[in-house]
Amino acid sequence: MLHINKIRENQESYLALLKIKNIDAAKLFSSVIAKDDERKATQQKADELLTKGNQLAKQIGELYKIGQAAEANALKNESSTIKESSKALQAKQAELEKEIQDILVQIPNLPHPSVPQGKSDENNITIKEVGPIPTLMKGAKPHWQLTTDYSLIDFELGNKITGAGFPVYTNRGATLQRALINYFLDKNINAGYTEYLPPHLVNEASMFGTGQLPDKEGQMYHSAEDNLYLIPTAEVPVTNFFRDVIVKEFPIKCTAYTPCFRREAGSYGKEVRGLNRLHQFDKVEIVQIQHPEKSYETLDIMVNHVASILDALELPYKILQLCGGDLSFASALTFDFEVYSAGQQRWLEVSSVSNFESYQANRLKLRYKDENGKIQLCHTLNGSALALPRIYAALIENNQTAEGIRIPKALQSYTGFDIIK
RNA sequence: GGUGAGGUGGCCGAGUGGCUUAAGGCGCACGCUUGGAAAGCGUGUAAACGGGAAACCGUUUCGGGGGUUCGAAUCCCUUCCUCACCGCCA
Repeated sequence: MLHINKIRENQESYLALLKIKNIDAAKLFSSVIAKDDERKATQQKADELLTKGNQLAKQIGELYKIGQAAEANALKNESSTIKESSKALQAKQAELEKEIQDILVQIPNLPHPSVPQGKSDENNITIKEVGPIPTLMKGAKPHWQLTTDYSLIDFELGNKITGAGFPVYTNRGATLQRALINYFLDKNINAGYTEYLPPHLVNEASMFGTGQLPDKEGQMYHSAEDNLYLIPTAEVPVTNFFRDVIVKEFPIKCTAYTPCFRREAGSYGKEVRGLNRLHQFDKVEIVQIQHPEKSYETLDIMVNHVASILDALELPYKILQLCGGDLSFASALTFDFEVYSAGQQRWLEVSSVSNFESYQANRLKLRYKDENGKIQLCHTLNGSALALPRIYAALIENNQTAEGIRIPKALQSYTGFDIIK
């Protein structure tokens, strides 16, 4: 959420930046500022009345104390009238605040000035490409075939007990999954992140804090009876640890493995085949809370960290800078990672590393005290390091040989085997 | 699920309608003291919004919401959460 006062001060430049995201916010800005003007005027009137009311109450108390009940009673009427009108004003103020809030949550974060204009993912810019693209043997298969042939994943069994998009990992397939989770966590811990294992259900306030509510209501699984939501990413519980917190030291670095639950309403076709898109999947997330002056430096460090994991796994990948049109609502700058999955000859998104600047922090009330003792908003960043299913798909597709599926060196101590036959 | 006790500034904790502008303690910061430190003494120590160049002032906030009252941390209703014991259970 953008801050209303910042919008006031920087209207023109903000409008120009939002154009990069293909958003024309001129009307929203003018209406939100008008409402805010009204809010201020209302508050001033209400405050005046309340001051008077407080003074009267005090006077009445003092009159009673010295036994002048008649004089005290005479003041009660006035006090009651003031009470009524101040209540009305406070109600109006609350209503205006809600209206302002409702507008502000509709305005996306400003993109970083370096973000290229663009309509869709076709306009993203490839920053780096790391090869080589593997040449597979004749008759190479996509992962959904391999997982069946080698008994790694039972999609049918998942269909039976839950439904499509809920695979059951079996035997060495399950071991490989577990190995990847541990490998990613260890990599992150070695890079200075603190590991957390958070709850997988969160309350409504947390979903508001990171912005899943109100706009993505339909994308999440919801337990109505307890009003709890299944998390779509570890970002939600972990970032919300710091809701309403005034942090003392930077940076804060967290990593967490969680399953992620997404309804993915409206997805279909080859996009969802096999492991490409699931309703439940595993992911290891990294989150940082940083001082505003250091957040872009940190973003680079996080991008390099994710790249180093892919290097170690010997996967071909490319790093993309998202254009305005593809940038998420809350993000100012995002780098996506895609790995090449040779069996289906496709690039698959496996990580998205973003700087949200103060956008989430404003919602979360996540702040620090600057050198002058003034309260300021922190910057938040997060990224996947990494999302499992597509890494899994690329790993087994790219490493398939006539003898079996080879496990990259870095993972062997985690799996306990170097080939799946 | 049942019964009971609670939720008060960063923390502990007092507070049964006006003397609370939330006591007292701990912690933290600054100062005095000291060769230096500790102790001691003193001062200060929340956030949001509004007004103001600033100093500062006003309003709101004692889990959340609503009510009674001229006046609520305190009384009433409601809701959430925590703890203890019991029941069930990995």
